[in-house]
Amino acid sequence: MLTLSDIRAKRNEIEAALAKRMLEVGNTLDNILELDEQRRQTQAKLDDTLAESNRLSKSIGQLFKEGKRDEAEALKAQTSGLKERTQELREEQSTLEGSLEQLLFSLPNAPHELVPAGKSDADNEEVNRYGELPQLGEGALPHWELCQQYNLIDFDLGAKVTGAGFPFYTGKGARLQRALIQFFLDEANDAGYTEFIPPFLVNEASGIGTGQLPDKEGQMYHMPADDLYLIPTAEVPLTNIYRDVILKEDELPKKLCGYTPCFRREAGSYGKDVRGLNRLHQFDKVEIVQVVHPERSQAVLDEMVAHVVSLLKKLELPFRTLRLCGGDLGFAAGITYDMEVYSAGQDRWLEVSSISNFMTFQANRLKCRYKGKDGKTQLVHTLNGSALALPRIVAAILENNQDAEGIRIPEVLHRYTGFDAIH
RNA sequence: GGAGAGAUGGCAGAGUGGUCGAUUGCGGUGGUCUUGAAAACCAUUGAGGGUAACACCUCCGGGGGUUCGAAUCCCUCUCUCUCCGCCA
Repeated sequence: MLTLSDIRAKRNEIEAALAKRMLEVGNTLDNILELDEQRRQTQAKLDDTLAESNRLSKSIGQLFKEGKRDEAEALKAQTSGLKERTQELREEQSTLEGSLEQLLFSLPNAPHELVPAGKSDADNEEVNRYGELPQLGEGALPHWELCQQYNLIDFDLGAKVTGAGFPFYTGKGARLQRALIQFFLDEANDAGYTEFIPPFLVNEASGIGTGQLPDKEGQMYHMPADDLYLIPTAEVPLTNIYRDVILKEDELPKKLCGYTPCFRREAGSYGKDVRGLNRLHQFDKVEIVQVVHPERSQAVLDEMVAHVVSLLKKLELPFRTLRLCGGDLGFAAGITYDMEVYSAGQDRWLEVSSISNFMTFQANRLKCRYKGKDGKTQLVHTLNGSALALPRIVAAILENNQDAEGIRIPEVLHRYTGFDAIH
């Protein structure tokens, strides 16, 4: 969430930045400032009352020590009323803090200056494009038909055993999946990211830390018996490693990566968007995460984009890079680049990676800070990106590399798959 | 699942009702000494709120209670460890 100190110091800039999300937050900001003012006044009154009762208590203790019981009893009488007043002020304070927190939780991150204004994906800015769009011959198929034809992925079986959106990968389909995971992890390791295998279930505090809760409650699978959530991305467990942590400045940056399955309820999705591998309830992804010095975060964002670009090039997939407009930006993100690959069998661009700089938004919730050389603690910046999400990569590989003979596997994967084509 | 023990500052570990935000050791930082380093010695070293700066307030796993006063007593939750059971 946005920090109170930023809202106090830069109210107008924040209002203008959030306007790029097509949000009108002037009133909310004023309410926050008003509540904050009240909070501080109440706190001051409470502090005075507590100071008074601390003083009396100390005197009473001293008198008892000196054996002056009568004087002590007399002082005790003076403390009556202080307790009630403390209680009242505490309640008032916690009400104010509750309202304040609710308002702060309701505000998404303020978009970075590079982010264009806009209300939907139609307003996203294409910043880069790479590769030739493949020209497929007659009879080219979408991946879900290729999956069936070559026995790679069984969607019906998944629907039978679990439900729609939970496919079975079989034979070379499963092998290809494992090869891609291995390839992505090796690449991330080469780029200096430390590999983790995190838990796939997280608690509520972690969901709040990275911003999935309370805003997107319905998007995660919840296990009520244990009050745990299935992770929608490795970002949640990986970033929460640094919840309530104060790092030394020279420990930055922290670079981590991890492969996990990801679980998403995807309530409200429908139609051709969810066909085949396009949108699943369970899918595999390798995620990269960085925790960095605030001054470095934009450079690191570029570095992470470059990493993903190199993966797509090695996989020989045509892609484009989009800078998301305000309206398409995720709740916690300050700036996001989406990478889309072209999938020829469907003639569609498919999002395979989303790389974001959250600036202090997550750090503020996580209470992740670093201690500078000057001894001051400041919030870090956090970033993450998919590197990469598997299903749509698989879709594009299958569709783009098909011909009458079968499906060609990109060369870089051969050492992982053990085969160079699917017939 | 059953029984027991525990949770204190970066770590270790004191503290069982009254200047305790907390003894001490290690670690960190700065300094003295040294050609340099080590050792030794000295000083310093938690977080948050609040203030122009002080003052002041809060925090000893979370929440609640008793008391003039709680790290210390009571209730409750969470987590950790040990033993038993079950089990990949």
